[in-house]
Amino acid sequence: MPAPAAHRATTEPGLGAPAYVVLGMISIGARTGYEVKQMVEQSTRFFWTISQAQIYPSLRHLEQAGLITGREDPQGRRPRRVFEITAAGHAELAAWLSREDPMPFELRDTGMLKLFFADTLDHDEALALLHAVRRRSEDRVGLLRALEPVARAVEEQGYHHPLLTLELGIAVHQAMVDVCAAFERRQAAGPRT
Amino acid sequence: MPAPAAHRATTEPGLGAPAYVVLGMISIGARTGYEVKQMVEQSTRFFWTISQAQIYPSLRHLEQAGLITGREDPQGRRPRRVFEITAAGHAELAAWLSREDPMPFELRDTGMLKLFFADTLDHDEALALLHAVRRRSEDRVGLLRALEPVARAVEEQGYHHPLLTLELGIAVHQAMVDVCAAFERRQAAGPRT
DNA sequence: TTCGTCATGTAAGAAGTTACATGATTTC
DNA sequence: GAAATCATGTAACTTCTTACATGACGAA
Repeated sequence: MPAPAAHRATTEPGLGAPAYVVLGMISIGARTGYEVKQMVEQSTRFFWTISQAQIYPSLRHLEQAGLITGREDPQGRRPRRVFEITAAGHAELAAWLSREDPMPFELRDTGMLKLFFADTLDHDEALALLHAVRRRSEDRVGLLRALEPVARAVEEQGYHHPLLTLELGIAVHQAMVDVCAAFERRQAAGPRT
Repeated sequence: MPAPAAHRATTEPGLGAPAYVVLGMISIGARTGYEVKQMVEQSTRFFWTISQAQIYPSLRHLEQAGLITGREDPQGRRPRRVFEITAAGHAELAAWLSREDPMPFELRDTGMLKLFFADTLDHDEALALLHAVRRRSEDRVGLLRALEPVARAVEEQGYHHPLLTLELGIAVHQAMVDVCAAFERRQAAGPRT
């Protein structure tokens, strides 16, 4: 066991959230970096993205920390590393999930940003923008609803929370649709003041 | 006028969204970099943050582009630059607001991320996490509701859209509260399956 | 005279993305 | 035999934040 490096204290306080995404995906069955990326694209992408370039370094880091174990498992002549979560990995994931820390909610929405400044536009242009923002959320609701069957199938397997996060996404965008629609009616009705 | 640089074509297609935040804030009355930052903290912060370090370089850039004009206006011996939007600036802002481009909606939510993996937890721990996420959105709803009087006052001044974006934020978090509460009831009732 | 606010500025670094590079295997 | 998918890797870059630095002014 290596001697503890006292000066490293500040870099130690747990992994970053991206590493927990990778750890979590391995814990629910992703075996390769490629599969981690695929699962992210199908699920957490709507509230947490990571790029492929982050995944492979992250896997190495998690393995060095003893939270996952990898072994070579080439398919024919194509190289491949398959990973499994370790007991320490499960413990670390559970600790993170149960830890009562801030859980930042970060939103960066160009649509809302544009709407905020829409009073500088003509009435018609502002209405068009509002309509575009509503449509965007409607499209997103449609996209997410299309994923519901998959999430329900996953639920049958005993994983209930992916469906919950999907419903959260749907509800969030539906709420935006509703507020936009109400405001559109008001604006279309009374262009004055 | 400088000779056009052909190789710069890729860096030219409009300002980034952060620059439009600054331009927009100037257009609705912010006069100094300091005031831009303050207004962002009171309003767009919930769907678009920028740090102070971005603002001053951005102001210089907008001025060079002729979208705002600045003049020295020291208060006593304290240096200060006050800015105003130009006709070109108004045109550029309006063009951006009306431009039909993608309007990315980016969400990065640690709460939803944790929930996604909550099936790896015990029933009680998962419930506690769910409860924590609900509380977080309830707090956010409370915080945003406290801003409503300000937004209503602003509306009296003829700026209707800041209130709209505030209502959007409230609705989004209220939707999350509702979905969490419904799921909590289901989970608390039937711990089985 | 001390604290909070007004006001500007930047250097250093963290974090994350894009884009490229490589090549095997499977499917059409 | 072409195209899509599987699979890994990384260099370069952009973007943004943190933290520091400076100092005047106003109120207590």
